[in-house]
Amino acid sequence: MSHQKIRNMEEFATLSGISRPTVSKYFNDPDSVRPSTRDRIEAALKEFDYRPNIYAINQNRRLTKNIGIVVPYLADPFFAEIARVLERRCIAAGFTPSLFSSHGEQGLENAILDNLRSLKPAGVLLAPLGRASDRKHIEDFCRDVPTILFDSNIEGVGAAFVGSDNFSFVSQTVEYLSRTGKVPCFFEMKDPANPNANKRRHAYLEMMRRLDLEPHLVKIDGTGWGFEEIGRQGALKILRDGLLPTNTVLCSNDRLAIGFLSACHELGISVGRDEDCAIRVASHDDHPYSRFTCPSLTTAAHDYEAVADHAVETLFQLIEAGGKLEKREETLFAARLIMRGSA
Amino acid sequence: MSHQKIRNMEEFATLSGISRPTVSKYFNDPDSVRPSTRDRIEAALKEFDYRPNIYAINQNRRLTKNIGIVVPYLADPFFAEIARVLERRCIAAGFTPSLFSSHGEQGLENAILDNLRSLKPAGVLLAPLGRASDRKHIEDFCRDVPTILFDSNIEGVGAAFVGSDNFSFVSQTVEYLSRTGKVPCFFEMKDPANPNANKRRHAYLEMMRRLDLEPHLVKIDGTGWGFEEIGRQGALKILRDGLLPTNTVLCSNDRLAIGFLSACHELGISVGRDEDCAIRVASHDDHPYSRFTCPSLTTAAHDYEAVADHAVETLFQLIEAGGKLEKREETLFAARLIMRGSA
DNA sequence: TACATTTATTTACGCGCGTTAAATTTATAT
DNA sequence: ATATAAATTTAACGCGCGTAAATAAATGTA
Repeated sequence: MSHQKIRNMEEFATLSGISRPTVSKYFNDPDSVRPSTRDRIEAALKEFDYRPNIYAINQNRRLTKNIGIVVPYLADPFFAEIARVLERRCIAAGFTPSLFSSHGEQGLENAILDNLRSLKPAGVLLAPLGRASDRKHIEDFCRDVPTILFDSNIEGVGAAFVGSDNFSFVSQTVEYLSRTGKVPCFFEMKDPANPNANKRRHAYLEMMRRLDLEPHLVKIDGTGWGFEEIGRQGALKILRDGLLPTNTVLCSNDRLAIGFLSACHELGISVGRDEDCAIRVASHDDHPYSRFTCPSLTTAAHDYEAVADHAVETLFQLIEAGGKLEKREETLFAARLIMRGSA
Repeated sequence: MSHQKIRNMEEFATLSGISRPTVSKYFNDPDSVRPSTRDRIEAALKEFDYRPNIYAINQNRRLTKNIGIVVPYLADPFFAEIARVLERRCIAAGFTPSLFSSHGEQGLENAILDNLRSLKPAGVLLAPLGRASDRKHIEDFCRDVPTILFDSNIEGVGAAFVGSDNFSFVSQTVEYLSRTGKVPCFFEMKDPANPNANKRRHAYLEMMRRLDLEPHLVKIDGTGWGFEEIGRQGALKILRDGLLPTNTVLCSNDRLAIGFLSACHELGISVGRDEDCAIRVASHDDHPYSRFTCPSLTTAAHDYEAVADHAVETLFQLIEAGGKLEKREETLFAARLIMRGSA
């Protein structure tokens, strides 16, 4: 490879013996030029190592090939995992994804959306903070930029929503727990940031009603995104004070459950489905670490792939449709019960 | 706020009553214009909601205000956390960070660096895959783009390296373990991807030599970045076959330890520092989840903040120096021993 | 061979902003 | 009030590429 530095497309075009507009056309879509010219360009590409200036491209294109991906908290492996899958899909479709984390802060979420505006993305996949979100700010953003919401819904905002069916999660765990042992109580934060938490509580109450069982909500204090610590502190308090209404605990999500298990161990309380265990603990999400807790966590798993696939597919439709869909659809995917040692 | 759409800086300049070059100067550095004009611009800014086109800016600036941050595996909360801190520092300094994860794949790492090139970043903070990295590719990249390596070193590559002092980690854990109980064996992957793993093994051997104790290396199979599962499988095998040379296990890193603890629980082996426990387990990194394992994990903690601060500081120096530093310095930060329940 | 069709070239303009040099205005000091 | 320094304005060019229109060349078809 000749290590001659090439300044611009003009120069590269000259060196490859093709006119600049044709070269430009090639970079837009290699299949739009005749195979013989394509070969000549690609031969030159091998020799001279030139890449078009991405800023000049995006300045002139009315629509960029950028896609923004925003998650509320990237340090949570759940979001890291789903972001990973989303990135892959976008790249495979010829887009350039940019990943952002709101780190649980409304100010940052707003700032990210502001920045995203100037990136002129073809579309955005947004998992909002939820209750902590600045609804108006997000609405404004969605008006200007084609956006699909995922994971956590904000009614009426964005062109579509793709997420998990919280009722499916809770109905399976409740059904399983009440069939195989004592009635489950529902362990959750008093003031959950994520709207899914509310849906799960309602689902729990509804399921208990259907099964004609008495519901017990165990609400703990805490704010922010340090769910494990919140769960641990809450569990310590509840367990020490003997306030647990039954011996079966259904946590709103796995991160709380991880904290709960930690508290149980600290207090010497045995957890598991065996006869000699004091408590059963189950949960929802199938967090990447839930198989490594002690005991491993019985939980209801998201269909990561399905959610990611459908979110990306919907975004592509939205982009092709020019930024508007006929109807705002909400697509929910069912959970899969995963039985492990904890319940 | 008037919702008049503004096309470009020319238009905004007219509306604010200031000339375009002065407005341009303002956006480059608000302090470079007289306070009175600054006020007028900011007043107009409030009224008209204009933001300069980021692509046009970056096309014309010889150097952008972008900073690339690349980590090997974002689904690992350790990297998610350090990336978060790095992002913050960059934003505070007026830069625009872009975060990328190599997802443990050489191909992706190379592709990210290629893309980063066209982003024309002022600088890059790169935590390479390590042994899985394409050394030549990274060398080429570092020749063209001011780059600081962190977390895992590649000798001679990049303008500087900032990381943790592996000897400090291991010396503290080995000293503590051997002082308070039986001799520790060293539990690690046979073929570790991360060069820190090798440094830790050497540190273990050296420490054992100094203390005049017999070293025991326990090497397990496995490849990739699913360390918890690798640790679990390895531990199951070792424990079932009774191949553990002592009752004290020092894991190379926390993720392996999480797997080890999971295996112990599965086999009904009690872990902890108490007399009646069968095994003690300690480790290195202070992974965000290590306080929630059962029992909580005794470990040596990174000084996240110090590493992040120094990496960013060094990068800024590098950028100001025009991309070259006099000497390639390697800065290592000491660990802090955190005693918890497991050892 | 003649014609129609597809593809490439030439020429030229525009995108939004950085930047510079000279002219002009404004602020500060004497 | 005057000299000097500092900031702003005016005018103009360039960055690297998208894109459009007119023209030329290559390819396909009968």
